[in-house]
Amino acid sequence: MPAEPPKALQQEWREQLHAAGMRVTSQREALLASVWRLRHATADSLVTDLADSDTSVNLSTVYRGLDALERIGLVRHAHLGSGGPTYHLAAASHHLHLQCNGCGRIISLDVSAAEPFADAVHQQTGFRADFSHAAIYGRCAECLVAAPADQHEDES
Amino acid sequence: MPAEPPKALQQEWREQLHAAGMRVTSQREALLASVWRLRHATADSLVTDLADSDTSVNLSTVYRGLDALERIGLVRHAHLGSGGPTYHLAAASHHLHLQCNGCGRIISLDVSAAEPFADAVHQQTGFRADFSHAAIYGRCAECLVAAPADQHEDES
DNA sequence: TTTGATGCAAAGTGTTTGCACGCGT
DNA sequence: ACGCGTGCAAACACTTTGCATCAAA
Repeated sequence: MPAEPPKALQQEWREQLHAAGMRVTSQREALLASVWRLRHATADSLVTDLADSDTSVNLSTVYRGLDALERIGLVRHAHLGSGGPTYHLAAASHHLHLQCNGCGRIISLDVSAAEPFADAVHQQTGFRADFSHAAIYGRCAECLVAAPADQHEDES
Repeated sequence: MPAEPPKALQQEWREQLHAAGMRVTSQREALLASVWRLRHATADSLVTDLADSDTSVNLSTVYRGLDALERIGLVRHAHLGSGGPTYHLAAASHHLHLQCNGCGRIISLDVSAAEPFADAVHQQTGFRADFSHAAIYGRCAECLVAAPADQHEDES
């Protein structure tokens, strides 16, 4: 039996949907709840999660729903690993992802850690970087110990 | 009529293939030359480029070839934008990619610019980042001027 | 000659689209 | 009642795989 998001949060979602002139459907509510539950949700993981709870939602609806929710700023996606994009609530989006090529684990880090770098890039190029959007690849501490030199065991 | 890589470089490629115990085929040579020419090559762009020159190479061969060449460290891939991965010579891989959400342009930057940040991340988390592997998203100077606030016109 | 590499076609994976129906408004 | 949102199936883009053939060693 899956956990439920706080009522206040659900209410907020409804309001934002409404404010954007979009319909509040059971599928969209379930979708948001599921994105809230799975903190890094792929389209497939959402379908599975929703099938496990009561409301099953069609895969195309998931894609269209995520697209719509992203357009109105409720969710955001990031590119982690090679599988499709992963979605999360926009409110929880201020972290960047370090993905390990060795074990695949994802380490979250507050974007503030990247601010000095972002500022340097901005000064040099005029480019304003958004680090929360894509994962940064590398090797975590453990995998560095296990295989410091080997870089060829994955398919990110 | 496409440009040709320096003979010395081609020779190096042959030697590396040989050293890795792999066969030096015309397809692999053509593939490397094409990756050299198109500096950020996708599988499709390679097939097209190769078809335009004399040697046409099958798409599956391109995939298998890139995979093999990557395994022995001659080429590397990076994830730029939403299309498939893009390949480049490993020797030319020491730059990171800033991709603009607005106009799609890719700005290259030497990885050394990210070293202070990489070191900070390493100290905080033990994670050793490889910035050349995935693009960093954001907005270039021009697009910041054109639409400073709007973040929703693309599909990265 | 031996076996890795290639071409072709078919299958796999992840995402998008056309259309008719149903439900939120 | 109107029209957006949904389910379904088919299309799509990209990548992988099985198998017979070919050519590098």
